[in-house]
Amino acid sequence: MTVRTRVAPSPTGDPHVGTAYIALFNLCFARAHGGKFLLRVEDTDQARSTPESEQAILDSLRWLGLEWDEGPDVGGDCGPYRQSERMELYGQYAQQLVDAGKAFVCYRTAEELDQLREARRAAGNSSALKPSDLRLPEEDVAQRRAAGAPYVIRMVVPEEEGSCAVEDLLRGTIELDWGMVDAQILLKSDGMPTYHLANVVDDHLMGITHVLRGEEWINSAPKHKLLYEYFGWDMPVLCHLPLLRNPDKSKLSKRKNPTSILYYQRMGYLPEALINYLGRMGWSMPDESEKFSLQQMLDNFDIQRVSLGGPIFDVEKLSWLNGLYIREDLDQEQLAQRLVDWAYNAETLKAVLPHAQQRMETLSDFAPLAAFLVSGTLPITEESFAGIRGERDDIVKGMQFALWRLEAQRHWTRDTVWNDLKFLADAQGIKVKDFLAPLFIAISGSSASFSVVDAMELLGPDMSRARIRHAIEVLGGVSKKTMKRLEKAYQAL
RNA sequence: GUCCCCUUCGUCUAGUGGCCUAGGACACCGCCCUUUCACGGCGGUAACAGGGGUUCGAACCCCCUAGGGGACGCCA
Repeated sequence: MTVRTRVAPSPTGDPHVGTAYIALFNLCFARAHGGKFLLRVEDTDQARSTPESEQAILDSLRWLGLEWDEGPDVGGDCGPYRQSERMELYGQYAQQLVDAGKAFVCYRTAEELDQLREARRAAGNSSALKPSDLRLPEEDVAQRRAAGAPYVIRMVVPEEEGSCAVEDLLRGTIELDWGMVDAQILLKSDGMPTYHLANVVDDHLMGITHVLRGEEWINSAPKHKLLYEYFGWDMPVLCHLPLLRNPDKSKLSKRKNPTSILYYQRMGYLPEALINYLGRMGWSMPDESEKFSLQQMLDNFDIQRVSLGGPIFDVEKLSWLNGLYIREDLDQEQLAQRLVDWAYNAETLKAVLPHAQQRMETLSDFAPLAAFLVSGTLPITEESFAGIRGERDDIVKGMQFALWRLEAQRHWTRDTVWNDLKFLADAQGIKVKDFLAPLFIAISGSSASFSVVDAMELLGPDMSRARIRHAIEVLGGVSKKTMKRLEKAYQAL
């Protein structure tokens, strides 16, 4: 048996805890059956993935102690990009389907697609576009081809009534209406495959027998089943795991929760505690123990013990578990080493010193000055913002804008952060100094500290964003209604 | 809107027809330990979404309703 986790680096390059969650269950499942666990890192969206973001996720998984067996090298897994090779590989498979009449070339433009979907929706149908909806008159096709218009390759899908039965290891048979299945694009106009094609082709070439993935993929299972049929390949066994949730029960997302493994690392959580906690999400040991190592989980794993309700990723229990590991599993020697590895080392010190030195009169001035850099969530209250000019609502608004802007920031450096914040201040006609004042409090906990952008660079994106989010909470948060208004105003900037 | 998935304390869960007056853990509250705060120990509050079946018997099986979530992209 062979299983794999497919990893798509997030746009910001943050290794997502959800990825680790899925990887953990794949690993456990493979080991429980004496099989292989492969990792495939790939994003077929050229705008998203970079060698750095791929490396970041691999490092994070290793940090958590998740080990994978190297897979066959299919088009560039676990390594640097070899884009042209991959385009050739998937292009061939797409062409094979076109030749067999199972896929077709489509010259429809984005505007036309919008119109078609709208028309279907207006008629009360699902918005799934079928091959017949997309068909163009011969002469139009010829004309567009002659003009060198961009085209995609789409898969042929059934158009008659009926449903597709998909087997799921945990859920049994799931019946999905063919009506919901559209003529999925397999090869994009840039020549890259979509997830659906790449996924099926890769899994086949890698000899994957079982696929454990997130619940969000259930609806596209019929497309995958169809592709396996078209190619004449054996379909792997599917198993859809529940989705990790935010406290408001929506799918775990960065906007509502810190989701980056780097954040938890930076907060001072131990990898063994985090992986243990992830193992408790939707799963339990046969004896119901709360604290267990990855090895113990591996030894006792049974996929049937997965419970299907989407668990809420709630840090309180994680913190308790982490404390358990610190108190029970580490002697003082080991704890000292962990602290050094984490932040108490010369390297961190040297990074802070350029900012601290000018502000020091005695050596003892250092600790208070730098404390916020090795802290987690700052103990700030509404009073912390008392000295700040402006109305509470405006302060919150400014920080919310900053948060949004910084959430989109993919290159986290002093300068990019400063540019983001300067842009926001200028766009609102506020003095940079005034705009930064509340962020000072949010990031460092006091107004007497060194430059907030320097602090944010040292803190990194995850911790910085989490602190701003926390500050907004402390000030009473933003109501749903206000949020909508702010979003509009933000967009207008 | 359409389709799919899900539903046990606030949260993570045990439970696969009788062992359930529903067990454990986090959080919360109380007591004990303690020069403080933690830790630790003991105890407490708190849940089978609702309604119908099936059955001698239902948290567990079936149906309906409700609620939550997901999917409906040249994102994965």
